[in-house]
Amino acid sequence: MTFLLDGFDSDPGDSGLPSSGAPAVDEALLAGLNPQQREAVLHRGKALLIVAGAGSGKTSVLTRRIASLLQTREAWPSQILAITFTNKAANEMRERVEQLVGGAAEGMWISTFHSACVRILRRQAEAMGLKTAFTIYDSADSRALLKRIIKELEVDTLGLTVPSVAGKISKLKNELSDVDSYARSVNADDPADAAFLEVFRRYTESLRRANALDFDDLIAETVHLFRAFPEVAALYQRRFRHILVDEYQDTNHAQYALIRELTRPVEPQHVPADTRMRLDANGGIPGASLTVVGDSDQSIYAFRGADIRNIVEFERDYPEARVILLEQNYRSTQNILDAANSVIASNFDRQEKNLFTTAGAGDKITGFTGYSAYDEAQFVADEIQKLREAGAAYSDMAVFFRVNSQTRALEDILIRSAIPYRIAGGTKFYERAEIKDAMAYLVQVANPADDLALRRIMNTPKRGIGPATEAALQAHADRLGVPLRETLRDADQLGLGPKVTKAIIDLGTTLDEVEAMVPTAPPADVLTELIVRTGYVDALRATRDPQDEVRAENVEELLSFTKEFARRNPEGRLIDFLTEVALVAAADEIDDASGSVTLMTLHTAKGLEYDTVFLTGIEEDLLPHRMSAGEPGGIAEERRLFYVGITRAKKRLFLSLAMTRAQFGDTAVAMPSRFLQDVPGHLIEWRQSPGQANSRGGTRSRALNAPTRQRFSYSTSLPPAPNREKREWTSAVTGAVRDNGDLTLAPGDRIRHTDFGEGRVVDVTGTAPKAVAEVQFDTAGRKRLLIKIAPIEKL
DNA sequence: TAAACTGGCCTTTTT
DNA sequence: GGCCAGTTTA
Repeated sequence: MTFLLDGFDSDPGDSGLPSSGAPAVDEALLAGLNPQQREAVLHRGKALLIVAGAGSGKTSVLTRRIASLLQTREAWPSQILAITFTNKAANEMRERVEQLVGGAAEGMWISTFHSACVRILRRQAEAMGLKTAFTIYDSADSRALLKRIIKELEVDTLGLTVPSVAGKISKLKNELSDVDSYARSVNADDPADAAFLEVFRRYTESLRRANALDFDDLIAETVHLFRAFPEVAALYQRRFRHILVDEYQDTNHAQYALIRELTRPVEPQHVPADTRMRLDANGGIPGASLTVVGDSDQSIYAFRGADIRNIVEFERDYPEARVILLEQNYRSTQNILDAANSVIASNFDRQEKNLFTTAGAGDKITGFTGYSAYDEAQFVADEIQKLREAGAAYSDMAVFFRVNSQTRALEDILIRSAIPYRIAGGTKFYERAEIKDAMAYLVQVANPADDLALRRIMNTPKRGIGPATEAALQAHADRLGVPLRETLRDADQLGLGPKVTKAIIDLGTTLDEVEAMVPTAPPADVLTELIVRTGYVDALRATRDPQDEVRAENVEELLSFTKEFARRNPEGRLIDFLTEVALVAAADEIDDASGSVTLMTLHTAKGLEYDTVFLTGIEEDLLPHRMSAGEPGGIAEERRLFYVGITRAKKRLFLSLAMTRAQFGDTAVAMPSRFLQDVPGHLIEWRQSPGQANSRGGTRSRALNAPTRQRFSYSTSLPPAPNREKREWTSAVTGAVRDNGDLTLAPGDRIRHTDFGEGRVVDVTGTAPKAVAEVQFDTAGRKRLLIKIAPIEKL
């Protein structure tokens, strides 16, 4: 095992690791820091916990801390491991450190938990009985495999559904359980438990045979690797002398254990004789220094195993830990912070913390209640447009929501209003069927053992290899105990029809020949070869379905991604491309220079900031979400989610809700979120409060924050039939669109709009089909409309 | 074997 | 209201 490291197994400078006193750090690195931040940069010792409130400059502190270690030569770059929550955050941190120290940061590991573990596992794959080109299964892949297994075992009758089993397996792996340890704890008499155990066992075996790991395995298997092979662990323990973990409140048990393993002292028997590193009294190497940054008020991932105790109990785990609290906020106005403080204060059992700023009160928070989700979306669109006209950039605005399904109404209205937007995550590019198909081809040639990938592409494009044929091949594979892929060559021995046999042999030959390219060819060439030889894109183009043309273009876009990957990564091989794709997160896709408004879930918003934030759907059953109500701590976590959303805003915050919301096709009455009561009334200016929305501009204005719990009782007076209400609400926006063909408008034209009534065109910009009309409506105000699809007619 | 059709079920959040 | 799975029909 060789590492390309500078100074591996040596201390770079004279200053020993756990030193006391402040290091001689260049003052320029500390410029502009407050005393707490300064201490967080300068403290030296075994363990440091930085409790960083939202917007308290923790990224700045982390980057300067790393820079200071490098600058004083306390550490080589290669001795630093920094863990961030997203790849995007990792890249930004790397850039900022390089700026601070002047480009000498080569060899630093700054990455997510998952990326770091993949790196380790690919190097150490053999020890784990894996091949280095193992496939990483995303959640959809895991679910597809589980579905197959559950069907095979016919255990769906026992209440084992794919999502429930997937969730349970994920939870077990995050607790570092495996099949054997779970088998010991399970009640074998319970048929459902026994069935689950069998599914878990088969799932694990299938992954192993396919030379594949799922997301949770990436962490858990690395921990198992370190525990099973202390000499391997020692390699990394010796290497990483400074470990920094961001968003520590969202680490789960497996991630906690990983950090625990990495910071253990190196046992004397694993210390090389010729080491130049400082040894402890026993002849071992002391454990690495650990810095964690977190804020328990921003813990929002309990559902995926994040354990808030990891941060609460940090001081117990690391008794000599120093704790530094960062409370000064450099992001938001005081009004926004007051709202945030007040919201989070309703969570009991938390460490008291109060954000403050010197930035001044700023604007009040704006509240709005729409009659429907479309109405709410129209409010958002109108405000975005107003801000835009006042000089704000679209890219400085973001719209948050609790669940992805909320995007529908928002998108409809934003499109109709000609406002450019992007959705972070959403229906992800890589989740599209055609992209998964193309990726499955790549995966298959990188990792021929991956049966799941092969099954996906076996009959895509259509080659006449149906389920019966697949079953015959599978049976043959099972008899021989080989991957499905190896049976393709034997197709002529299986007594299948001549046409099918030829199709199978051809596919096998293509895959074999392209596989031979993989070690030397860049990923773009591999993909091109596969597309051309299998005729996948041609087949898409040949169908009558107009959607397929878009799909063909998507595959071509994937091809251009592989080319772009090659530019960034001249030496990158197929497996590196596949790894990168497998580990992209929603937040990684956000392009700050896109000139668009960004739409995302509250979860994706963590760690980001925008001048203007729209928090939509602040309703009961949505925030807090209905599903969270039954879970212990569920409401508290939802409140933290609200808190995270509020604290993303720098200058302007909008809180909006709707009185009715569509679900499963019909409309249900929505009630204002209980969390709105936590926002002091004087901080919000309601453009239309829930009470006003009910009385349709009447005199009865119910202050939302009146000091009674009955304040939302208006909703009980709503008639049960939503359709009738809708007609009464004359100003309710429907979100309707229509195709106006090549309708042209000119200033001065009068039009009628389905939602806004009559108005006069004051301006037209752009050219068809993207022409936009600026319309002054008689009663609904001024709006921008995308002429081609707006529900309008010329009068 | 593939396309067309029908009925059931859903919706948390994500690396 | 839309997606998916299973069934029917060519």
